[in-house]
Amino acid sequence: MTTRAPRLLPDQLFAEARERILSGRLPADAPIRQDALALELGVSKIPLREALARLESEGLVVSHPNRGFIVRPLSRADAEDVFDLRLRIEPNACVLGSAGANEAARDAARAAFAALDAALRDGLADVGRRNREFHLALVRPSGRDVTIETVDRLLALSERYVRVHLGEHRRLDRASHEHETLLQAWLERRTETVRREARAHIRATLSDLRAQLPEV
Amino acid sequence: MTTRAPRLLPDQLFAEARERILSGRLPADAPIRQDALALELGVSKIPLREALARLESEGLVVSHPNRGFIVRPLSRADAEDVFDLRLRIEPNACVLGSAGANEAARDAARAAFAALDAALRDGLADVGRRNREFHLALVRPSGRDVTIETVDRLLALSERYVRVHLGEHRRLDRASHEHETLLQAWLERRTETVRREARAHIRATLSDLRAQLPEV
DNA sequence: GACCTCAGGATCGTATACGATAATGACTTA
DNA sequence: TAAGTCATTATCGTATACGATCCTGAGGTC
Repeated sequence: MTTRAPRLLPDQLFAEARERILSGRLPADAPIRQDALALELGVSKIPLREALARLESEGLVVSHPNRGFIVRPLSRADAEDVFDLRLRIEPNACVLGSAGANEAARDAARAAFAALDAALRDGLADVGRRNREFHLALVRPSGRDVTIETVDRLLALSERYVRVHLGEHRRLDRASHEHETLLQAWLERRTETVRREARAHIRATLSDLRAQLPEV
Repeated sequence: MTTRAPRLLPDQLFAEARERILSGRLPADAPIRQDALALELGVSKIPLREALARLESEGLVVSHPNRGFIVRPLSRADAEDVFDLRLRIEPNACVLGSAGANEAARDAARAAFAALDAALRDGLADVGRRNREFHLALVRPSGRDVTIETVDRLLALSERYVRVHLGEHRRLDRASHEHETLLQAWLERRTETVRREARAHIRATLSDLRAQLPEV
């Protein structure tokens, strides 16, 4: 490590650990060995622990005193909670984003959709990340920072359930048409359609999830 | 420091720094000197930085690479954002809390109200903290962890505006009757009344705030 | 006189090293 | 044989120390 870009390191580690959790490479309930992970990533524990602290307040890991961090377990109750919150926040946030989007933001939304679509077509591994990027692209132009961060967190939490219980590709293939409809309405600033389609999209995902999780 | 309660230290520091921000002892836009603050608190920088990292993802501080952390500035746009989110989440969360509360939780809610009331009567300094505790006591019995954490964060963010622009005591004195009405309905599980009163309470606070913040 | 350049100082950000705690397995004993 | 106790080991959590970066003010130059 020649020269470390300072203060980007915790952010990088945060992103890396987050992707590992969302992709399942750090499975639920798995303990996180700080020394081993730090060694593997070629850094020390201090910036890693900062990243883990952030992940904890994002709800992706939990910490037990003197027992370290573990990947937050999945539960049906949490899934219902997360999707309920998304339904209360995200449709309106998309509407605000649609209203506030300038041409650059609209291009970004189109690009995010195209990237997600391409990933689905080519069977790439990072469809989940691109799916989050697409949804965030619809919200970002709202300029509402707290809303954006909240949606970001909720998208991350919900993605784990989609991946584990539905399989990203299967679900997102089904969702592709919903995404296209939503994007079109968003680009045309059809307020009520955006709200309705966003709501329907989230509900459809939750419905699929419930069918797969009848137990508990 | 004889023996440090391990892994409680970052949590303590997080709570302490949060209170300092919410109470205004660390004013908005103020840079946070890590060495000085760590020295004053009698700890090193590592646990303090973990606490600051958590505060950043809570939205109370922001970090600039190699320039450290500063207390997040207040803006009218953020205030509107925070209260809009509260309106979308908190009323329903109170309803769920009311439905799920056992006798212990109901006692806790009564106690939190009494503590807030006493603080208002005696002119204590921590009315803000007790106000948050009261509102959280109505939500906690819902058992919805993600919702609880989200409401907790939103309450912290909103309290700064109330304190700075309205003055805690003035606003909370006015709110005392609203709190009592809300608590009664909550205890009696009058679902729609809880929802309506919670919404009205949040709207009233926002309305006061808007009157004080016509500029920008 | 205004702007640029450059030391000096302070602060941040990270790696290394150390003490403390909890999990694991062997051993003893009833 | 099963349960309890103790030592061992691995892991966590924090303090100290060091290098890198950025702000501040003085000096020089156009």
